Amino acid sequence: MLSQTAEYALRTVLYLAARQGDELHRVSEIAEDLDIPQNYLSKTLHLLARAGVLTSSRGKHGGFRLSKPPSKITLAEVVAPFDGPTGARICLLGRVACSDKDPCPAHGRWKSVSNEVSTFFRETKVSDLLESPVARVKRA
Amino acid sequence: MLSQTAEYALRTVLYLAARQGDELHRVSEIAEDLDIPQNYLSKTLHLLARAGVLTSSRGKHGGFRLSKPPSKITLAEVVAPFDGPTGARICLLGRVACSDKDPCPAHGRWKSVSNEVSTFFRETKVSDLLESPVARVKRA
DNA sequence: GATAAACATCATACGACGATGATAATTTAA
DNA sequence: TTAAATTATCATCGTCGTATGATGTTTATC
Repeated sequence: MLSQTAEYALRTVLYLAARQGDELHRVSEIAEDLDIPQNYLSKTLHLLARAGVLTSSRGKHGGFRLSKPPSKITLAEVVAPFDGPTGARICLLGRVACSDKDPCPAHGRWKSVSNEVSTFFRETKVSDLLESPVARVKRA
Repeated sequence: MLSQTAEYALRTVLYLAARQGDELHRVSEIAEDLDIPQNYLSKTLHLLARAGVLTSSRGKHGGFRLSKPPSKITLAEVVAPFDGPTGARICLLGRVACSDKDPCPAHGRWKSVSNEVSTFFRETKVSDLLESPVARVKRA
């Protein structure tokens, strides 16, 4: 469903949100805890910072943190820089013009499903996923 | 949502279903009508035949046709050889073990959305998409 | 300043997907 | 039996996502 990169981004944002202070977290720390390739994550987080989701600090004692509270960050925001507008490409058959007025054969039935997906990403906040009992898992 | 190849497969199946006789249709004809690269479509349809969705005949006057009536073919069947079990990879965060008993942070909220997607592919029949646009959709 | 720690960036590589072109294999029909 | 039409298959290619390693740039501390 999500690209590998978007999944890395989302997992990192949840990781930071669960440690909610304003402290900076090093890429090396995040990469190790979440088992993600460090250099690749570095590039990914840089893009997330450019997108306004994270704030980065360079130099010794640098790192990344959320740029705003988890209740103000939607999943769509986190994922968009990598996967584009998730679920927004409505037409299942790839037609460029596919609308209620000019529908493809799948339009009527697919539309409602597609809408639910995009609504999920657009309306779910990072904070909504924190209440979960098992937010933090350290892997072996 | 679907890979390009899966989309080709689905469009071809709908094309054949709309011309529902038992007549064979040449790849060259389908490729031109649907604007799909011919050689690539050839490989794709071959796989669809191996999957039991189509029947192929070689030689002069050969071609492809559906191997069973459109009401017996689900979208999941058409798409599976290319995209795998659609929507079945439930965990949004890519965890291999993610279940009701051992849920990731997104599990609770993502599960219902994910289920709707996979249900759509599993239960929608090719024939459901033939009764053109805006037929009644029974969803609540 | 000098050094070390951290993010930023560059170059490269690998595989999968999408695509193209050529050739083989099969069947029909003259 | 030969020719033509058609699917089946093979070889190759370009692009993109993912990943690795090395190098640059910034900052804190001594």
